[in-house]
Amino acid sequence: MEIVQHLSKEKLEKAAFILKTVAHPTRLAVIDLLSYREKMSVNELCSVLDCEQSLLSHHLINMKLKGILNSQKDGQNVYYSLKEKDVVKLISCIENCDCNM
Amino acid sequence: MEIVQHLSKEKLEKAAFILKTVAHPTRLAVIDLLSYREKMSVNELCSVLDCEQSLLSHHLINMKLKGILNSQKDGQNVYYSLKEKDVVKLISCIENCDCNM
DNA sequence: CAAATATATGAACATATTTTCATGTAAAAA
DNA sequence: TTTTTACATGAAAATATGTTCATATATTTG
Repeated sequence: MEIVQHLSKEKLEKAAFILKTVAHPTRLAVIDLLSYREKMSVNELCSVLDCEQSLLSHHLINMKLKGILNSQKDGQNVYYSLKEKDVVKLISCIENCDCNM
Repeated sequence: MEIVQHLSKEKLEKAAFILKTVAHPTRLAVIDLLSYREKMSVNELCSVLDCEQSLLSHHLINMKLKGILNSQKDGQNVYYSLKEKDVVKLISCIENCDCNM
C-alpha cells in the first residue's frame, strides 16, 4: 500500500501563498468590487469599503506585489484593477462552503 | 454614481476565515490527500507528509474545529476525513491562477 | 500490570500579519 | 507659489499564527 502526494511541495506552497494573500475581508472585498468595475481609484475603494487610506494602500500594494492587482496612475489618482481574474472564482467557490465558524 | 458592495461584511469575513484555514501548505496537502482517500489516520498523514506528529495534530484539530474535517476514533487510531468537500475545489481553482511570486 | 503505540494538549517561543500613525511625494487647484 | 488632494511609505505597536517541546491520555500488546 503506497500512498503518495500528487501535489508537489512547490505547488502546495504557491497555492497557499495565493490563498493567503486573498484571505482577508478587505482584500476579498477589493477583489469582489473589481470584478464588477473595470478599475477603481484608491479613494473610491476607501469610501466604499470604509477603510482608512493608509491601511488600504498597504493592502493594495501588497496585492499588486503578489500579482493579483494592476495599477495605473492618472493625474492624482491611482486606479487599481484585477490582473489575475481567476481569483474571483475563489469567492464564488467559497460561497458554497458550509463550514462552521 | 452609486457604488455598493454586494457582499456583506459577514460573508466576506466568513470567506476570509475559511480561506485562511486552508491557506497553508500542510493543510492543503491534507485536504488534497483526503480528496483521494476516504479517511486517513494521523500516523499515515504524518509519514506521507513528513510532518512532526504534534504539529500535524494541531493542524488537524484546528481544521476540525473550523468545520473542514471530521474525525473518528478506531482503537488507537484517529481517522480524519473531509467534512466540507467543497474546499477541494479551491485547490483546482487556484491551480489555474498565474500570479507572480 | 508494564511497555509500547497513537494521538492530544498546553505552554513557551518564533515568526508573520495587520493596523496605526506620522510623514513624504506628486499632481492639481486656488 | 501656497494649499489641497490623492496616494505611498516606513517604523512601531498590536495581534495572530505556526512551531517546538515536554508531557498527558487512551488503547493495545506482551
